[in-house]
Amino acid sequence: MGEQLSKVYESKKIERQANEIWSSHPYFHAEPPGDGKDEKTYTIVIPPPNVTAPLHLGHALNNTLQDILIRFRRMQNYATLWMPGTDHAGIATQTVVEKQILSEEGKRRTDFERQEFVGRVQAWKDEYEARIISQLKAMGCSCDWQRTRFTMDEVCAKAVRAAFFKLFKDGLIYRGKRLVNWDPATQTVLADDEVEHELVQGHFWYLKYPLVEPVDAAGERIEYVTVATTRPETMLGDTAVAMNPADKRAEYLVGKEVRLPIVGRIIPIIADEHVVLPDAESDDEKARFSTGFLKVTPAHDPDDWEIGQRHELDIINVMAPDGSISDKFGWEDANEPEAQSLLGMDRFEAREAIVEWFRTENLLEDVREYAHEVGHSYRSHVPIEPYLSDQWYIAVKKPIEHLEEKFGQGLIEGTDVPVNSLAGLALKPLLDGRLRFIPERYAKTYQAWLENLRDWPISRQLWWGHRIPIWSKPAEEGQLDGELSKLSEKVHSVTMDSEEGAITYICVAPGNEDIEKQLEAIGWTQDEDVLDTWFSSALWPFSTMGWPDDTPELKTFYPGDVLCTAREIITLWVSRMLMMGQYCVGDIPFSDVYIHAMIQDGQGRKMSKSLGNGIDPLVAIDSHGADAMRFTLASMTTDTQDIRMPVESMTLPDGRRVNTSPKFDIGRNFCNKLWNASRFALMNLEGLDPAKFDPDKMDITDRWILSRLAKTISEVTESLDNFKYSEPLSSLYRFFWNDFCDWYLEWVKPRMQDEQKKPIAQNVLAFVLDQILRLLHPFVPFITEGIFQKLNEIAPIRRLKGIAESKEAKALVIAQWPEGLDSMVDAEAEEQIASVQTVIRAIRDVRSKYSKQPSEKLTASANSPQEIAEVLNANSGLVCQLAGLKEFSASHTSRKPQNAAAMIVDQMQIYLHEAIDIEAEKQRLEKQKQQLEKAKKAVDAKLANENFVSKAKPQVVVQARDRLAELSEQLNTVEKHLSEL
RNA sequence: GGGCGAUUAGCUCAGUUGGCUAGAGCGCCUGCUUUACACGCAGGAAGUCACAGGUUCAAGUCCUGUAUCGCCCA
Repeated sequence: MGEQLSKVYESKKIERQANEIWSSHPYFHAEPPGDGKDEKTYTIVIPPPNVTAPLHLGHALNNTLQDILIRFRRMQNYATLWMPGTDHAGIATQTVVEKQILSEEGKRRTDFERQEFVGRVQAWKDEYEARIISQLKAMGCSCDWQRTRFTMDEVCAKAVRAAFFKLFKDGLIYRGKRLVNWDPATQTVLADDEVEHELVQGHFWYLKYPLVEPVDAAGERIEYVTVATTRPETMLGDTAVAMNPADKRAEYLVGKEVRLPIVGRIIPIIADEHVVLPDAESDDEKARFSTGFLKVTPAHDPDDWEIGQRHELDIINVMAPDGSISDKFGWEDANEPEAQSLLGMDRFEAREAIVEWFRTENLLEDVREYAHEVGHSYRSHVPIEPYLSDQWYIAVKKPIEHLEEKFGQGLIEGTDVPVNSLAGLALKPLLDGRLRFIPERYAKTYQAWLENLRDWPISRQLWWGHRIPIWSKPAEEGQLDGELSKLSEKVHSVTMDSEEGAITYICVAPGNEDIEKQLEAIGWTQDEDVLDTWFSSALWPFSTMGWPDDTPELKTFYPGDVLCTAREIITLWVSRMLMMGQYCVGDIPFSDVYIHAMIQDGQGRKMSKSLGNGIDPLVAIDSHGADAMRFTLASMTTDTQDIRMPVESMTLPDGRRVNTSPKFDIGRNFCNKLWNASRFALMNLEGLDPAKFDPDKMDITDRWILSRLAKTISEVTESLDNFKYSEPLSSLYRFFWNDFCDWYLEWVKPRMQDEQKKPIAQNVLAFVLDQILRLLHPFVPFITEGIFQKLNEIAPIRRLKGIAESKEAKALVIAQWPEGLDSMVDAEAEEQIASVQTVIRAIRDVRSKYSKQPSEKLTASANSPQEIAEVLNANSGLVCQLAGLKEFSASHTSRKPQNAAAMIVDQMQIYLHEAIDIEAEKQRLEKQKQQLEKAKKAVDAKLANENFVSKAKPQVVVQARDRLAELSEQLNTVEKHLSEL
């Protein structure tokens, strides 16, 4: 016989004990079946957290939800794999390490050799990877830890090299000079989705550009045109002024030239429909601010770039990569002293200087306030500079010939996306219904993104990441010698034109270090840049399983089932996993994408370091327990896109002042209740004998709780099947707290004192507790595992002979999920107990209103239809016990005794004897009378409406009539009692 | 500018295909050392379902518009 549960629930202790059990057995490990038999599998790959920083509450939510699914499916006997790992997060991690080194040692990245610096980032990664894994374990995540991967480890690196080689060979990777989103602070290119748009209070400056030759038109002499710009510093790179051909002035101005101030460059006035016509009255803000003349700077603005392409304009880049004005990167006519004086200035300094110059020269016509969105780097937070630069791209809309057979060809209807292009590979499964978003609305985000996708720039000017596996040499000397050119399986080369002449690029397949060395020995140099982090993340669902090798893991667990992430990741990551999964492995990596809410603070603001309103999951675990945190997070997870989590500062027992949330009380209170109810149950389970169970001897409360249990099982299972989290928890909360604790446990108490009844009650109690623990386990794994272990000691066999059996298990984590108890649903028992509860509640209400001491045993009776009266009489013991009565009886002929308080509920009148307080009674009945009158009036009106009676569903009309009858009856009774007072 | 969402009790949120007498937890009020639990028990008060129209016998639920807030994309 085991020891009982300790008197107090200590989350720390329970968590430690459960972790010991789980870590000393291979419960979380998924092994592909060796004998090739077809097992049902369930796979989730973790969205690998960045090694930049420890996990925050958003991660806690993300991983709690995944763990709930994983534990649920594991208990349903799926071969369940939850693949864990972390992401190197190129730019983010490099940036934090750079900052740290700068603040602690005053050194910059460039003060180090590349290898040395990468070593420093590696050390950071090692530390944070370990912290992250231990955080996940502290939260109870049941990942297959021995498979833990990192996006830059050997296995993942091989996949990156293999995928890159394949793409390169298929001609999907190319080098291009384009305007990119340039971050001058970190000096790297960013993808479109790494740019954050922020509303900035700025200005429109109106600059006058003098015409080379003044124009006479409509009796007016025009000496200059005025352009409006928010970025005056880019004027140094202007190569045209554009106007809309529909502009009246176009006919005499297009074809003329202006002399660009400061620079002295002569540039043409051209016509382009892109230019917005000025209209002071327009709803379009751009039209209100427009002068009709647009300065065109192809090297510094994406729209201008397009115009430049259309009109074959010169492209003059006037900035250095750090955002300062420079004549070293394409600007050749910076001859004037004014222009010379600007060189070396930062872009914002230059802006001021240029505006000031125009002002001094009387060429500044106006300055107007203008609020507009400006792209900022999501890492350094400085404004993005559109910048001309050579980068590697992946062609996302290029048809891939050899995939025609598998995926078809031609455009996807209504789009310009070829079905056998990368974008098409990702889009088609959604349109075919093979890929599903939950909630559904997020499918739109995904679809719109793919339909409008531009080629993906994949090179990053960083040191931390997967180095681009391309070696190059000028073409004339870059002919591959005979030996290398024969290795078409291992190398692929392409020659491309560039400003510096044709260059040959050669990509080497993974595992050929000897070839790489050979190449370098004869003068080939490897690209300095690294790949966008998302390139390796895109491969995560299969790189972690050993692709490109045809591993048993890949065969068994790919494709996976669900990806669980936040909405900001849909474009960045989900779309790319789909592309690469289809392209590399030939199938989508998962069929369901579950998008969960973002956690905000109590005021609806994002949690952030700078606001100091974040909550560390480990702190929440310290303050409330891991189960409590999980319970609260899951219970707040509905289909909404945000979760508000009020943040409060508190002092922990160890003296730390930390942020946590009173919301976690919900979970903690629940765990405490679960602990105590279980403790009470276990105290009563000593000596349990399954052989003494006889289904015919169960009483109505047994049948009732089993019926409620059966319903709860199907509700919870169905909810989890549909990615609901709050819903199953409220079912469980209601069942466990309101049915099991408030009623069943109370009613079971006296039976435990009765040697005849005890064995039956014990068996039912043990069984129900067992099932509750199983159902709750995915949500609150630690406490349920702890209690389950005790239950195994004290009541090792939970079996209701002839009805149900709970299959034994050494640990709850691998116990079987409850199912197949539908036969225990008992509508009659539920209805009868509902009547009993109604009577008890009514009596308690009046007792409370009339301030009857709980200890005072009273007498009560009831008048009701005979069939209800019989039920009440049969269960008068239950009524007496919980309503504090010494005697209770019911009949359809009962009358109200003298000095009794009367309650009218449903079809019953309940009389509490010797409890009258005339004044209070009057007040109470008057109030009920008013309520009844109001309700009756509403139903009367409804039934008086012919349209209602003729058009509403018959069943609804019947309902209304029944309701009216009941209300009339109740009203009569109330009036009768009132008149008797 | 385009798209998505939110607005229900003091707070945080449920509310499936219209049938509602609108629910829960927290908070609030009253009472309770009822030997599992005060992180508890029993009872109670509290809502013009953002606003304005419309569809319908019937609208928190469907449609249109407005306002406020939030997010994503350009």
